Amino acid sequence: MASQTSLTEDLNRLAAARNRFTSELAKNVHLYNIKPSAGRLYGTVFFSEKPMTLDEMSREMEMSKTSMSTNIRELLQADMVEQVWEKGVRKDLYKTEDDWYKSFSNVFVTRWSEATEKNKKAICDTKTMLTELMEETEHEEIRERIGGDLSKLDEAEAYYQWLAEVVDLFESGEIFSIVPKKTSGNK
Amino acid sequence: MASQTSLTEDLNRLAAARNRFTSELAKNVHLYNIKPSAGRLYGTVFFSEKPMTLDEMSREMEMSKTSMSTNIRELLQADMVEQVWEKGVRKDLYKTEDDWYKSFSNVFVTRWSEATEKNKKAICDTKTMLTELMEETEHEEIRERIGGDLSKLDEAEAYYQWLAEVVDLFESGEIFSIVPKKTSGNK
DNA sequence: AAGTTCATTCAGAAAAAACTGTACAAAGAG
DNA sequence: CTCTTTGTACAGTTTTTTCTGAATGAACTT
Repeated sequence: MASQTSLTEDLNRLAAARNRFTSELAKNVHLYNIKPSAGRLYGTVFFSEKPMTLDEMSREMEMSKTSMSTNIRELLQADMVEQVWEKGVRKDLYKTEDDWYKSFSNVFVTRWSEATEKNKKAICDTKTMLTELMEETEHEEIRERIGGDLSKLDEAEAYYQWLAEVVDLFESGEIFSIVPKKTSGNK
Repeated sequence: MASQTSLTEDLNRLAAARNRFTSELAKNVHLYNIKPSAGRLYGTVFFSEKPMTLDEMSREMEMSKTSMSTNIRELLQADMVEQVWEKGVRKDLYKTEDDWYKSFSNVFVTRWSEATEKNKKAICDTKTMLTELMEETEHEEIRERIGGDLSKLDEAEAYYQWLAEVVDLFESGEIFSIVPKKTSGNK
C-alpha cells in the first residue's frame, strides 16, 4: 500500500519545525557572546540524529567548510559542543552537550565572570589613577571632580562586587538549591 | 604662588583615568545587548558633574549629534539614563541613574526575560509543528526522528523554564535577600 | 614514498553595522 | 507671523564583521 503523504514533503515539514527553533536560538545567543551563525550551527548539530562531520554541517547549512571549522571551534571553547570518536571514522565528529544546564550555564558563567572581573579591575585602576592625581594636583577644581568621581565609582564597585558573588552562585551550582532544576516531562 | 602642576596636564590625567573605566565598560556592555558606543556614552554622562545636553555629549565624544540622539535613546529605553528638567533650559538634559543595581539589574532582566520568553515560545511552536507532523505522516523514519526531537526539546524547555524562574528572582528583587546588596565603602 | 583525505590559515570579497551630514519638523522667541 | 533653536529621519559613506575559496600542511593509506 502506497503512502498517502509524500516523503520529501514530510522531510520539509520536519526541517521547517527544526528551523523555527534554531532561528530563534540564533537570534538570542549573542547574550552569551556567541554569533548568530554559530547559534544556527548549534541548532543543526543539536537536531542531528548522530554526531556530525564538518562536511555534513557544511552541506546541511549550505555554508563553507571554513565557516564550520571556525564556528565549531567557538562552540567547542564555550563547551556547548564536544568532539566524539567513532572507530573507523577519520573525520572529526561533533555532538552537542545534551545537558542544557551544563552547556548554557557554563558559557553564561564564563562570559559574565570574565566581564565582571575586567570591570572590577578597571574600576580599581581608575581609582588608583585618580587617587594619585588627587595627591599630586594643586588645583582645587580638579580635586573636587576627583572626589565626585571616586564616590560614583564606589557605587559601581559595590555593584560589581555583588555581581561577582551572583556569578559565583552559578559557578558553584548553589543556584540549583535555590531554583531547582526542572526535570523534563516525559523522561 | 604659582601652581606647580599644569592645569591642562592634570585635566588630561583626569580624562585618562575616566577613560580607563569607560573603555572597559564599553567592551562589556554587549552582554546587556547594548552597543559599545552607547556604553562609552554612558561612561561620559556618568562622569559628568551635571546633566548633559546632546551637544555637550557630541563635543565631549567627538561624534555626531545624530549618534548621540540614537545612543541616548537606546540607554533611555534600557533605563540606564534619565531625562531631567532644568528651568530655563530648552535643550534636553540627561543624567545616568545613580543606582547601579537599578540600572544594570533592570536592563539585564529586561533583555534576558525577552530572550527567554522568545525561546520558550519557539520551543512550544516547534513541538506543535512536530506533533502535528507526527500525527499526519505515515513514514516510520520520520516518526522516529520526531520522537528524538521531542525528547531533546523537552530537555531544552526544562532549562528555559528554569532560566525564566532565575530571571524572576532578579525581577522580583528576591535575589537581594540571597546575595545582599553591598553598601559602598565611603558613603 | 606517493597519493589521499582532512582541517585550518589567510587574503580578499561580501554583508552588516555604525556613523555622519543634510534636510525637515516641532517648539519657542521676538 | 517670522526667525531661531533643537531633536530626529533618512540616505549615503565608512568601518567592522562575517564569509569564502585557494593554498598549506598534517595525518593516514597503500
